[in-house]
Amino acid sequence: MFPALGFPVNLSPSDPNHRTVLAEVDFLSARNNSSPHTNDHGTPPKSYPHVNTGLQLLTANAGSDQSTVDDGASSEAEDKRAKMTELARLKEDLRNMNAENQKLKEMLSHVSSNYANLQMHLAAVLQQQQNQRTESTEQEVVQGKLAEERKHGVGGGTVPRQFLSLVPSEIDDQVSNSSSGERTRSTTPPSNKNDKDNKETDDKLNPSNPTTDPSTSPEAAMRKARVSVRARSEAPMISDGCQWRKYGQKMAKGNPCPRAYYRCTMAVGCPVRKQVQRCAEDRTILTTTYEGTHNHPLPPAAMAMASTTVAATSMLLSGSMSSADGKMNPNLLTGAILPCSNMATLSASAPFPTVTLDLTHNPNALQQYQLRPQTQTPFLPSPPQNFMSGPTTPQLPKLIAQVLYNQSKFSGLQLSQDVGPNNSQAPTPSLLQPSQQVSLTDTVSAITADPNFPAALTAAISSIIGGANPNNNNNSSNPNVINSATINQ
DNA sequence: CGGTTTTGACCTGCGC
DNA sequence: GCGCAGGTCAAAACCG
Repeated sequence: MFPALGFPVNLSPSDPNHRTVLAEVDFLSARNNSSPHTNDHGTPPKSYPHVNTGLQLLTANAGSDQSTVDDGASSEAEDKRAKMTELARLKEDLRNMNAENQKLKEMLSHVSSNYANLQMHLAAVLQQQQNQRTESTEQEVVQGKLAEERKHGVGGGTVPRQFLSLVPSEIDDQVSNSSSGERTRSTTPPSNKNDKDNKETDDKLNPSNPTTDPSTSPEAAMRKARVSVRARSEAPMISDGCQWRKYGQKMAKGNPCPRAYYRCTMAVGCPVRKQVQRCAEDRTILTTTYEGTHNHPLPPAAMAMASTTVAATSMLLSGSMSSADGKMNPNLLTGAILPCSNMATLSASAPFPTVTLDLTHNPNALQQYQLRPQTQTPFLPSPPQNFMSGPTTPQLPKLIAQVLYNQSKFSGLQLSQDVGPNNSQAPTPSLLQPSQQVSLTDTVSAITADPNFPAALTAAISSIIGGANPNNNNNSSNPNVINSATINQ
């Protein structure tokens, strides 16, 4: 049940959406605990007074002694009738609740699938835009050269061979091929050989092609930019909702623990990979590094990391675009390290720009989580599930998005405001109108200004951290890391 | 039997 | 050019 909503929502703990709803509702609860509750539609919640009165009645009845034995048979019959009517009403209410519960479940799954579709669509649009940008740049270069040669009276047939050999359709092909193989992989079965071949072909075709340079190609950056998550876990690998296949293991220099390489196997050709390695200093800390963007719909449980990776890579992209020379600006990025938190850091150190999320400490959040929901929600799994394994993970991108959003504000990165905590969609290079951005900013500010927001946020994130770090309840190295990371704007 | 893991070989980029 | 380290491949082994 969700007291905050005023009506029960019976999602089974095994339901992938169960914990998500718990955290969401908890957040709403925290936001609204001093005011009348509203449901998702902003309408007043339905209450079921009969349920309470009925339960009280039954309870009272169960606890009653034999004092009523002396009453007459007629009053007993009346009592029975009243109870029967009450029972009937209770049953009716129960039916209503079940129906509503069912509707809510359907809504939830609908929203989840919509979210997945939107995410895919966003990725596609972004890629398309980037391709168009690259294409137009190439065409401008070609036209510029031609114009220049005409101006200098160079004969009509002396176009450099490079351009001669590239009719527009070929330029198109080259542009699309050079987009890091992700497009190729998304439409054709995966072949790393082909990937390699494509890359080689591109390089041979045009060695100076900027789109093949990982440092300048946004697509390449999208693939190369990484999100690293540090979390305490005894398990060999954190479960993040995706299916992975191990394709390699290596001993890395300076670390006695081997590094394992995994590839996403949820869809054929998904380019997402991850590396898992234990920290040399503290082997309970597991570092998982994600790279790439999923090219397929994700289950709710896997949404978190996907969104986070997209968010991070998009931000890194934005950072690279915001620099004058179009290259990644290390100063800008390294300067973007959270001014108010040590939870997330941005590193532009070679070879790949990486966002590192350190979830190895935050005992307060965990304690809050363990105290509050367990007393309120009988359905709450206890202890929390493994890190990233539960459907609570959609909370993570919200948190991270907020962190990234804060970073973008401090670093001057062009990060779309839809990364705010109210929207777990991946951020995009700013596509919104200024007015939209302002309103989103207001929304974000309003939400984060809410005094209950830190508690709700810490509860949500700690539900994620909890499973990964069953032993860190008393690890109080940094008690307010999330609060400071997300609230101080 | 199909999917996953293991593991040695190979490829690539980088610094010297 | 060479060596090193990181990353990937792919055949064999393993497993349910």
